Order: sequence, then structure tokens, then C-alpha cells
Amino acid sequence: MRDIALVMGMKAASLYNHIKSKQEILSEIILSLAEEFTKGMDAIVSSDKTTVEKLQDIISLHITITTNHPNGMASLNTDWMHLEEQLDYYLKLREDYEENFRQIIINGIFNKEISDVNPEVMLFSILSTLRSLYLWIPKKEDVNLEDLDTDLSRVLLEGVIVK
Amino acid sequence: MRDIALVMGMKAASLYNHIKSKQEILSEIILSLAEEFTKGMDAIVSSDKTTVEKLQDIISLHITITTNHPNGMASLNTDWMHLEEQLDYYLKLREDYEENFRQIIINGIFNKEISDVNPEVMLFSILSTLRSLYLWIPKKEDVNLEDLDTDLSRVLLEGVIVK
DNA sequence: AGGGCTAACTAACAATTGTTAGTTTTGAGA
DNA sequence: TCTCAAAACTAACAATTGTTAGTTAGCCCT
Repeated sequence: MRDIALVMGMKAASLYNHIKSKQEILSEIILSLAEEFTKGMDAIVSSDKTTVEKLQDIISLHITITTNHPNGMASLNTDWMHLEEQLDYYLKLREDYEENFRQIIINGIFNKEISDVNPEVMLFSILSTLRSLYLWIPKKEDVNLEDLDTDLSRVLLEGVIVK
Repeated sequence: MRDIALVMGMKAASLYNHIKSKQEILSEIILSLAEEFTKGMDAIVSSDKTTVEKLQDIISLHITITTNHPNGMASLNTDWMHLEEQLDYYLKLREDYEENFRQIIINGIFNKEISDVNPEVMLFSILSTLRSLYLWIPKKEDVNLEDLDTDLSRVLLEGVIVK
């Protein structure tokens, strides 16, 4: 709290005129982002696009949110387990997000858009990369976001091997 | 330190008959794993396999080490930045590892085994997934490691879209 | 049985942490 | 210019942290 106060140009005690507790800061950062992901996923799920287009939209969603909130995404990814009262709510959002993602993949396998490989491995693989974007985006300040979107979609969806 | 001591069945002060400091525990965990990765990568680099085989070997290397040390891998991934005297050494190992990985990809693009997409994106994408394995492996105790190796290679190298 | 090393213990330390109580400063609206 | 609420301040608290000093128990080897 003393570090935060220093950056804010005040003393630690003064922070408590604005917030209720340290926990509240963490909750605000993490839950607002989690809800933004939920909103984005809901829009994708209820669209009538193809599976591949939906997967591309998920990739774009992660790139957009991570670009706009790189530090918040770092907190989300490394500190969500320190939520207390809101931990259950967070886990609900996270599990729903993963379940929606999973159903998109399973549906894609069903209608032959997606390879018939363990969907759990696909889900884990793609989501791991997307969740790590916060480590990647801020240090490449010259990164062209459109190119990143194109290249990442290509690599995640089509792989790296020449066909 | 009191938590560690509790698990070890002793008092915190007694730990200091075995270790020099808390930092030393962290260094030992992280650097021994980092050196194991370096050793594995050196073997792969100096082999005369194809690019695709080398990439498969890298995937297997991560699966093997993560399976044998899931908790250590959690520390490696989340706490390496808290190394102090050994931080530079760790970063050297990490950068060398990434550079070897990058050269394998670049070489694969050159001899047309690998698609001509930004190699930095490929490196980031694959490595992000492999570095996240520690989150995945321990909670699937029934996971068949051979199947995981096969499926993950397939997804990371060939993508998810039906060709 | 006794000597001596290993490794446990108790007690305490100085720093650091999140937070509260009480007080003073600031600045917009009357 | 005066009022008063918002927001800063100082001082202090109780817990928790990594670590050290000094002491005691366990146990292998002669």
C-alpha cells in the first residue's frame, strides 16, 4: 500500500479515503476484466459465424483486452487466487468462459471444421497462449496489432508446419 | 519459512541448519530446473534431426520435466523474477534457450519445413503453451503422457483446422 | 559410558505490512 | 468571505516476516 501511495503521490493512509481495503483494489482490477471477457465471449457464442471465425474472434478479443490493460492482465493471471469473497464468482466466470470455448471446439469437430483431436488439449493449448499475451504485448511496443492478430490466428489455427 | 517448517515437521529456526537463506531455496529450485532445460536443448540442437523432429523433442522435453517437477515448474514460472544474485545467470540461460529455439524455427522456415510466418510469433505461441503445462499436468492425474505428447505435438505443429 | 557432531529447540530481534483514529488542509459553492 | 465536505496528513497499532543467538536433545563411533 505504501508503494501504491507513493505512485499516487500521497501517503498510504490517504488511500483509504478512496478504497475500502487492499483486497478491494485486487477485486476491482480482476473482476472488471473477467466480466469484459465474459461479455465478449457471450457475443461470440451467440453469433452465427463458423467455428473458425469464432476462434478468430476469441483471439482478437484477447489481443484487444490485453493491449488495453496489460498490467491488469498481469494481475488477473498471477493473482486471481488471492481473491477472497469474490473467488467463487471469479471461478464461475472463468469456468463458464472455458466451457463456452470448449463447446465451440467440440461443435467444430462435429461439423468437420476442426481436427478430431482431444478438444481438451486444443483448449488448453490455445488458451495458454492467449493468457500469456500480457507477457508479450507490452515489451513489443512497435508491434503492429493487425499483424499480430493475423499471425497468431495463422499459427494457432493452422500450425507451423508447411502443408 | 514457518509454513515450510510446518510441512517439514520442525520449527522455522531449525531450517537454518540445512539452508543458508530463503533465497537459497528459491535459487536451488529454479536454477536446477533451468539447467535441466538447457541440457535438454543442447542435446536437441546438436542432433541431426529434421526441424519438425527437433520441435517434437522440445515438446517432449517440457512434458517430461513438468511431469517430474510440477511444483518446481510453478516456482520457475511465477517466481524467477525474485532471484537476486542469480537473476542474471537465470536470464542468460533463458535467453540462450529461447535463441536456440528461435534458430531451429528460422532454419525450418529456410528449408521450407516451417511456414513463412513471423518466427517470433511462433516462438511465443509454442513456448507459452509449453510453459503453462505446469498448470495442466498435475490436475489431470489420469492423463496419459504418451497421448498428451502426441496430441500436443499435433495441435502445436499442425494446428486445429481440418486441411 | 562418554565425546562430539548434527540437528532440533526456545526466545527474541528488527523490518515490514495493512489498517485505523484523529487532525489538518484544500477548494468549490453560498 | 465563510462553510463544509472531501481528501490529505501524522502517529500509531497489531500481525507477520526472515533470521540469529544460545541451548538442548539425539545418536553414531570409539
